[in-house]
Amino acid sequence: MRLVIARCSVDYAGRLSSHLPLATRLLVLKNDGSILVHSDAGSYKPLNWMNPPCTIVIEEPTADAAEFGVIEVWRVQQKKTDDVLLISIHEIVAELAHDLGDDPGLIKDGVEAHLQELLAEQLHRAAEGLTLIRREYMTAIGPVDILAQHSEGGTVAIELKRRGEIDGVEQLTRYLELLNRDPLLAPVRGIFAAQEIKPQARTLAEDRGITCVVLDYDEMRGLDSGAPRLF
Amino acid sequence: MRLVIARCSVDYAGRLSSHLPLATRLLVLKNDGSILVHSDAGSYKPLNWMNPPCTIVIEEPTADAAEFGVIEVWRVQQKKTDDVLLISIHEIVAELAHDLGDDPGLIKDGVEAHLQELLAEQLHRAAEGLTLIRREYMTAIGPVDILAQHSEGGTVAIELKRRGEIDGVEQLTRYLELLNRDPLLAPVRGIFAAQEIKPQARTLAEDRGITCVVLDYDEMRGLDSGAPRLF
DNA sequence: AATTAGATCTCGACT
DNA sequence: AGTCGAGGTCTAATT
Repeated sequence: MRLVIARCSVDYAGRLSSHLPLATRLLVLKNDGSILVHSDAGSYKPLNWMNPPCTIVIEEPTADAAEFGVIEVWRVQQKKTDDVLLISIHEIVAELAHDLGDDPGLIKDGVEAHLQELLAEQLHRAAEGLTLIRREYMTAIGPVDILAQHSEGGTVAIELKRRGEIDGVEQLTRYLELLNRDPLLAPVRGIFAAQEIKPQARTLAEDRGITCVVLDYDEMRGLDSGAPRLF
Repeated sequence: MRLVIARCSVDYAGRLSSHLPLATRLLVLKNDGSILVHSDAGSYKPLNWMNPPCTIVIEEPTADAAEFGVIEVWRVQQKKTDDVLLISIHEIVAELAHDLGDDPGLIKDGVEAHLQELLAEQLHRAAEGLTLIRREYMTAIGPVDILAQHSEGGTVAIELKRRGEIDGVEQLTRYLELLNRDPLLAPVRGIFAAQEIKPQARTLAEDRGITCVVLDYDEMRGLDSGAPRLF
């Protein structure tokens, strides 16, 4: 990895065109050839970047550019597409290089898969009288998150999202249409469960007779783990 | 901005929990207090990070941690939520600090808004015989990208995406249902236009009688640019 | 401030 | 290799 702090302007041409006026920025050159252009504020997204695989070629500036103070042009070319990033270096302020080696990678915990697992164990949070048939119940158009038997007859299909938006309701609607053609399952009711449900999604769901349920992840996890976690 | 290359392990607790085992990584400390943890590969997304506003406190390691070789613990605390990032420093390998100053920011060109503008001027690319009624035609459930009059009677609603996927077809379907109830507009045909249309989206669209059109952005921009036209 | 739709989305899983 | 769904999504525009 090579870190360069430089006064530069940047132009990108590819799926869109963009331009960064002259300013002092951090350039991160990773070992796989990729490059990031960061400013001193804003969050983790760079101002500009190039994804691997790509190649960096250092060019002489044109006469015009040299008159504007450009001392080098870095041409970063994507290998698969014709995306290109041109970095016009006016001054290199500081530099630091070091080989980091491979990274063992991130270990995650606590996303939708976990929520699904918890809800399958705590079906009363979706509705009373449910018994699990199975999670990820396969259909021709994809898996239904949770399918359950209702004690008063019929089946319930649950679509689970962390954040419930309109496309989740559309998805559940498609499943319900399909499942209701199966005489072994029909009638199939729908439940749309999420940690947060957007108003538009709720309106559409209820308009179609789908029940909306807001889930409290901490509460569900609390019942599950017994002990509070350190980290 | 402060750049630190360090052997460290990282723990995050917030909307999820995650852990990064001990390895050498780049730590970027921005002026607004935010921090990024990068490895030497992968694209622009950091392995871990904290968004501003947040505060960094340097703590002494616990006795246990010190035995594992931790010399410092950086506690990065989000100010608004209770997200927290703990960086256990084992060794600082290299360091570089520099004040970058404000960034003038990115200038973009060529995203969906521009594509919509171009298509409104070049409706023949969607179908023959169309006259623009208006862009962003408001309905109760949101704006239709382009509404046009057909010379042989009836109306055409165009949904425009950079990448055409299923939810775009669903969106257009909802608009068509609604618009077709308006006797002044009916019959309303749908056109799904995008720079790229996914096979599933195409299948669903055509199944519903919606025409799919793939747009060539460069070609459309070329006609628009002021260069002399052939016809 | 809250909400919504787009993103050079990125990233992982699965076919 | 392509597709699909989720994201600590992020981000900008609009209400």
